[in-house]
Amino acid sequence: MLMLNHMVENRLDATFHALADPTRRGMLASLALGEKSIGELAEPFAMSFAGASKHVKVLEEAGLIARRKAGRTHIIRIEAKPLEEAERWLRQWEKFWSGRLDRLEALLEADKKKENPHG
Amino acid sequence: MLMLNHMVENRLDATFHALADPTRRGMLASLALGEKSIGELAEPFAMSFAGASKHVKVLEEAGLIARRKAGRTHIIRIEAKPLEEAERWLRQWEKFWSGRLDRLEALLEADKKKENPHG
DNA sequence: AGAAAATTCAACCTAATGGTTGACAATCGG
DNA sequence: CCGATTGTCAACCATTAGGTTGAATTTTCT
Repeated sequence: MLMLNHMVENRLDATFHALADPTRRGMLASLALGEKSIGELAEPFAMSFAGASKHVKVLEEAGLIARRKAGRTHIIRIEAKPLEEAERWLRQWEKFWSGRLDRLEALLEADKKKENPHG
Repeated sequence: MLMLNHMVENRLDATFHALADPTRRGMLASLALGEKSIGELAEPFAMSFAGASKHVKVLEEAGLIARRKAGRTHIIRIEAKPLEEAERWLRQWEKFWSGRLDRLEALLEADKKKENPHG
């Protein structure tokens, strides 16, 4: 099947996808300490420059980092708004892991925030 | 030299990967209303049984659902502990999206994670 | 000007994803 | 027993993911 319409239309898709890779989570952790160049981000991972560059691009397309050019180096900073969105989505399930499984409450919550796959 | 923790945090990998797909998030939303069979999970997505079965398997391997057999039907229920873990991971970044970008606080947070013997 | 550095880009590889169909295994209802 | 229902499995297909290398680009240094 041609999956032509598989583009990332959903910010949650992009955010969760970006977070599903330990290298990228590690880069975010590194960026928590301050801005970093691509090379500095690559260094702890024994990975080529180009490889790190791809990971940074994934984070960038998810809106999780922002890039500024200073001479020949690209300086990356964290941009955590999409994380907030993801965290809000996850917090929706608190009643389940806390054991407070009120079905009616779940129903209302799900209706309010349902992602309709048919548009 | 920044030797960040690159250990395999497979649980977060699996959880975030499972959540990165809108069909699977939709299935979780559906399961919030109560237990469902594979067929009932597949139905809103205009997708083959086998396709839905694969998505359920991804959720299962991430520990996000549990399965019980009742005759020929498999009954799926939500199992949200991994979501809690992911939510805790995300909560770590609150200071960033809330604008309270205290670098020292970020550093301490990061140090805590890598169990620095120098405290 | 010319060399080195930081980064991207293009091409390539392999494995994983998301989907299908068709065959098979149970199980339920006549 | 027979046929329909429920689901898995295996094979296949196209696209994406994650990685590499090597060439190209931009900027800095001497």
